[in-house]
Amino acid sequence: MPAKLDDVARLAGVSPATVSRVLNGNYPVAAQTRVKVLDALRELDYVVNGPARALAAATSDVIGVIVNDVSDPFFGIQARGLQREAADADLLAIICNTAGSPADELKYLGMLLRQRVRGIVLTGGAPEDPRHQTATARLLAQATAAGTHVVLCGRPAPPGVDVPSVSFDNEAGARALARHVLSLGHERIAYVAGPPANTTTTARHDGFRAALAEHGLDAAATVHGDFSRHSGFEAAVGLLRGHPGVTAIVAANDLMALGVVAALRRHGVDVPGEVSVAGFDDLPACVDVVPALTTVRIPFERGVRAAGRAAGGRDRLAGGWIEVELIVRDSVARPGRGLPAR
Amino acid sequence: MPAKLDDVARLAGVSPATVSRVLNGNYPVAAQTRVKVLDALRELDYVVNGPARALAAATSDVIGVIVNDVSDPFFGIQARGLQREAADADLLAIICNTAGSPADELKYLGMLLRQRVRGIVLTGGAPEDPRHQTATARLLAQATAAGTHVVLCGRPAPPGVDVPSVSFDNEAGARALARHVLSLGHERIAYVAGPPANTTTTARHDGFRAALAEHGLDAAATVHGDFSRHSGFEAAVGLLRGHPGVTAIVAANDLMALGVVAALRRHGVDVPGEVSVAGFDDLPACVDVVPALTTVRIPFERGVRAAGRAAGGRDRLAGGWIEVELIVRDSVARPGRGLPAR
DNA sequence: TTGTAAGCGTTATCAC
DNA sequence: GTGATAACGCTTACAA
Repeated sequence: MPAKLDDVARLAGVSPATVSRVLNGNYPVAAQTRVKVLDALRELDYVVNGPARALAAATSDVIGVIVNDVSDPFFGIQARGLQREAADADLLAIICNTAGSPADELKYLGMLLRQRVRGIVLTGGAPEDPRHQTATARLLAQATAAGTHVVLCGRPAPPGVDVPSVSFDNEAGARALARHVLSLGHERIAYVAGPPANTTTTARHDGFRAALAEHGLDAAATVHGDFSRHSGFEAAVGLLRGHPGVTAIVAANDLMALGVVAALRRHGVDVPGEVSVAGFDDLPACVDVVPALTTVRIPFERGVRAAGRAAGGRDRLAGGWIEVELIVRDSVARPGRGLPAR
Repeated sequence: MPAKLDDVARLAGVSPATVSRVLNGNYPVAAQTRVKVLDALRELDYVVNGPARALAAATSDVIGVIVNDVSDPFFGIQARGLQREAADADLLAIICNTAGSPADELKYLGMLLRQRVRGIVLTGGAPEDPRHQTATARLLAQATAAGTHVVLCGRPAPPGVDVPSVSFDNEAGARALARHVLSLGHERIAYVAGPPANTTTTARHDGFRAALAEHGLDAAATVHGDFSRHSGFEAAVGLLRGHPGVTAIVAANDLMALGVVAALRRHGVDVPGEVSVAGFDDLPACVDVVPALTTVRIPFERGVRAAGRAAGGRDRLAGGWIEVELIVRDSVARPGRGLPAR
């Protein structure tokens, strides 16, 4: 239905090739023919057919971004940065939400492959299941073999695949955070971990445990959530009815920490007077809570932009580490009376 | 580089047409040839070439979503719902952030048009500039003429274009909220509006003013933000140095309300003891703030899903209104001492 | 500087 | 059931 190159060519009295050339500006065109063509283009409201161009030129104007959940600010912010960087290169960004499902991750990788996207940014912690890893590795290898620029953001490359990765130092961050909590004198500390078998979960958990081990301590309790606010709430409810005396709860991310704070408040436990709470990520919401959340910031602005450029094929990306930063606010204080006996 | 239909056909000893048929399952194929083909497909790690298919079949596997900012939970949640609905139909979702810029909106519409996406969901308030409206109208008309399913979400259709629209009753919500504030006895109420010349801004502002008018009142002050937290903060700072005695601040959305609360807290003004604050949208963060934010909820779950299905071409959407709901929490109380004289 | 024509990898219409 | 063979709308040598 819409006008095509031939229509424009006919109206302008030139060949389709010429129209293509003024469109792409990659070949010299006489000034006067150019204006004729331009007029015809406008006259017909011509819009390039992307798929046709992609097929002929073997290159697409789209990059793919895979995240856990765009509505989680942690990923939403990354998605926005990636999309913006894509737009700067006149590319569009397909965004996929896996909701943490390894199967969805593979499914979306496949869908992006068949769109022949120019690049793929895979964000968030990776499932640790070896079968999933090899499956991912295969797809990523296939992608790079096809000339797709693959970039990892916040996860290590699966063994055997050589793709650049922007990594966050989760372990160091968790260690710094735990040390901060310990330095205030806490000894009975509970940990709300992320979903099992996930690289981010493991890195943060390891850092936490390492810090405790330095003091000859172990977690007073460990419970797994799924990084959602709701799961943090549930986790805290669980701790409330089984772990009296816990004076601090460290969550693997801010969303869960927010859930913890809400649960404690609901049960009349004062934060940080009775129990201290800490998170990870430094979401914008951290400063709006009372008490403001002590957490770890991942300044990924620059890294995300570099990832976006690399996915668009504008830069080679060597990959690298993003150092994280302990953010001390008000939700962690000296040990209080701890979780009440129920 | 990747295997194509011909390669598979050759390996399976059949014609490309047959391979295409087993791939699409839209024509009968003998059981045994089917398995030969399936084997060959697997053997070669075949992946359909999306652009080629889109060109030949004149239909794409992608929908486009235009939002203000995915990292704003209000849009992030909508984006997630739309993407999810797309995925259910085996479609991918391109997500575009306009950051409220009308020019970007047009730019992205154009880019989506040339991708020949199957559908487009345009979310958020629309710029009221007539020139922009006619420009939008043209593009939307072009899209529907090309068979693209256009759906509006949270904005009215520009004059002259007949596309379904899922609308939120912003005006009624704002009126209900303002009435609630008034009912507690407030008389000096400031309003933090959204960006000028935007349909959402206008609808909410109108509702607010209508309620005040019912009491023969007018806003004690009106200042415009851009729906961001930061702009809310700035707005409150402005009010603090020029409008003593204001006992309530109503913001056009939650993000700005959060900024207002933060600014008041920073200046030692107690909420709601001295000044009441209200928002709009009912973001998840509303319950984490202290005091929990009184606001208006837009239960758009269902509407967003319907919009997603319509964009994917699975349903015709008649369009309709989503009723909003006043959510009374703790940030609005009886009038206190008001903003201090500086 | 411009035109001709051969692809690009599918789908779809015919025949067989 | 299956195989040729045109499209689909564009890019890009290759000629002119």
